[in-house]
Amino acid sequence: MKVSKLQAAAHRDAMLDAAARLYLERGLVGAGVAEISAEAGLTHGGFYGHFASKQALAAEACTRAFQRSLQRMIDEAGKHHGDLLPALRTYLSADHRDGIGTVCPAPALSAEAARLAGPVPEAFAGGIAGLLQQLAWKRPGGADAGELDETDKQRAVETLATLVGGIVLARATAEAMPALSDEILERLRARLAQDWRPA
Amino acid sequence: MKVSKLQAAAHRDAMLDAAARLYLERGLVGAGVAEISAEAGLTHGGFYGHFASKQALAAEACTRAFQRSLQRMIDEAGKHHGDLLPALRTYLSADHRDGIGTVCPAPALSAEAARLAGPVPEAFAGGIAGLLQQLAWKRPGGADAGELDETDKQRAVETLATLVGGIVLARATAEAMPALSDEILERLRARLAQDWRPA
DNA sequence: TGTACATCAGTGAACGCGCGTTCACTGATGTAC
DNA sequence: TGTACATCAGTGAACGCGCGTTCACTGATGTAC
Repeated sequence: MKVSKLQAAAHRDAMLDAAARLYLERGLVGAGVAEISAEAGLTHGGFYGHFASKQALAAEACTRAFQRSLQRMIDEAGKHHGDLLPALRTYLSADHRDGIGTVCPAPALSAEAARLAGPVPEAFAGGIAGLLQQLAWKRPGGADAGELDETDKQRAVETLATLVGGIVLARATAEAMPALSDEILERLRARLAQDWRPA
Repeated sequence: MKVSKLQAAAHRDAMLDAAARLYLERGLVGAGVAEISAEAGLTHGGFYGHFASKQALAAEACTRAFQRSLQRMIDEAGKHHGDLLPALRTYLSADHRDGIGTVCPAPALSAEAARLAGPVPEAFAGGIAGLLQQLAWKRPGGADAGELDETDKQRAVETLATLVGGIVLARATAEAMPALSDEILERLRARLAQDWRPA
């Protein structure tokens, strides 16, 4: 049956939320259109009224997930006088590894996205560029860069690689070697604490 | 038709090689049993005479791919008086990002493996632990550690996270933002050159 | 060494299943009068 | 404001397809004599 335009927009939004959650949990291939629709409280038949294809949904859902992950970092830095380090420690926490709370698409879905063509890898390139921008504008100690210099850009890339590589490695070892998984996170938190120590 | 035991062993080996290559290219879900069998010059019907399941094949193929990636590092270090840095630079090269030459399973398949249970994540934990061991035993300048100290272990974890995170990020941005992808690799090579500079 | 035959590696058709996508239909919405 | 009706968001069955896995069969291997 038809539904008000406001309701329809809410349905579309619920699909995006469900998609973001399920994709991050199970991968882009692992979560299907029917399951995502059901999670949003709908049947799969109406799907193509909202999205052109599964890939179009995936791209939008990933963009949203990147924005949330980025926003979470900004918010957490805001709570610490602009200091980014606490947010970086949260990123490299056991909770983030275990999928509790806001989860970043970069370590979870980048490898899968890189094998696709079209809107999904576009969304990932944009999301990663956005994260790098945000990291670059923050300086150790809580100050914002007035203008980006080489050091800011270099530190941003090093930090993001450590974050993403760290979560990837910690997740891959979490079940079979939990002590190693914890050790990886702890050592990388220590490294970032050093890299982000005020001069 | 039946085939000699030697031939059968060669077929099994060819299946593992084909599986390793196709999994690294297309992901564990993206490469099917029939396609892998065909790539090895066989039909898919005989598959379960060699492997208990697709996951069993995947676990063995990933273990093999980890060993090859590790061996490649050892070989390249051997060509430079034990210095690991050239091998690390190769790992963070455009060729490795683009899948040319020996490809490491860690950045390509870890996220997918982490969502599974059973032999595949076991293989990944073992593969990652092996890489960390190898990195820890090497010291900047080409010397081997007689006994591992904290610094060796810390540097190993930092380095592997940078390698894996770097390839993941470079691949995710390669199509849509090739300049950024190259910049990521270049900056991380510079970082590792610093971390592995002889004291 | 030669022969007869049990073994078993590999073949190809078939299975059940879940996927992304399509479509005829339903009935509440929202507009034209 | 009230009514008649065109619109269209959502439903659920159906589609073609590829997947992992199974199985009856084939015929070369390799062993027992």
